Amino acid sequence: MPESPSVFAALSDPTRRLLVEWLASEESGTATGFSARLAISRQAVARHLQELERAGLVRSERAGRETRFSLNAESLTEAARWLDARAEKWDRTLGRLKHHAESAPGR
Amino acid sequence: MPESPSVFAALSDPTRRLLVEWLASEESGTATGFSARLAISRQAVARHLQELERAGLVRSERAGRETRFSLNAESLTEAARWLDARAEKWDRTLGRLKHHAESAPGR
DNA sequence: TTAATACGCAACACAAGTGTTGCACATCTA
DNA sequence: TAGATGTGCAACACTTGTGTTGCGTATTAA
Repeated sequence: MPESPSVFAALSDPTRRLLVEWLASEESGTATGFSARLAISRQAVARHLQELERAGLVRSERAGRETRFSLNAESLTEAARWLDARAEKWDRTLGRLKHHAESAPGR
Repeated sequence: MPESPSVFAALSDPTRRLLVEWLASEESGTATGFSARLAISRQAVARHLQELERAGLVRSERAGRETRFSLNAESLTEAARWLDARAEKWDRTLGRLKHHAESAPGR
């Protein structure tokens, strides 16, 4: 079941979206490193990264005394397909309507 | 600025995702109609639809004494592209790494 | 006109989310 | 070994989010 449930919840927070942006272009990073440019505490960032990981958007790997996080692009693509599938379904729904009502609607 | 900010926040709630699913295949619906199959009050559903509309995922139109909501597929596609763009950026980031470290990494 | 249906707005209650601080532990560096 | 750096966990405070109920108003049907 290729569903994308909590992914949207994970992306609902602006800070987490920013982290995703950074991780998309920086290959990996740590909670401490990100917190240095975020005006919020390290612990807050750590919890955001934890939430992203829980949603499958990010992977973590312990390297010595630091925990490095990296993006999981597949989950992003999966979520994108979830959205596209609904958009397509909507188009099919509209198509079915045109068959029933051939006359142009108001406007 | 083709950004998709609050769209993810709107999709973070399970009930709202369900409403999106329904609206994708039913062309339009009302708060009262949806609440009949949701175990939550009409007002709760109305607020969910309002939030979806605020995010641009849904349009509303007053028809007599009822307000009919319909899906806005474009915003779904737009959000999907936001995700795809980050996934692609990640792939480019990885590609750049391969150039720097030609030797196969561990595993 | 009267009754029923569909809304919208506002006040409340309660759960969930986000951020902080404090503290203990592991891991590099000197 | 000793100090600095990087984490993780837990307790708290405060803001948001989600759902309810109550009430007034507009539109449709009898």
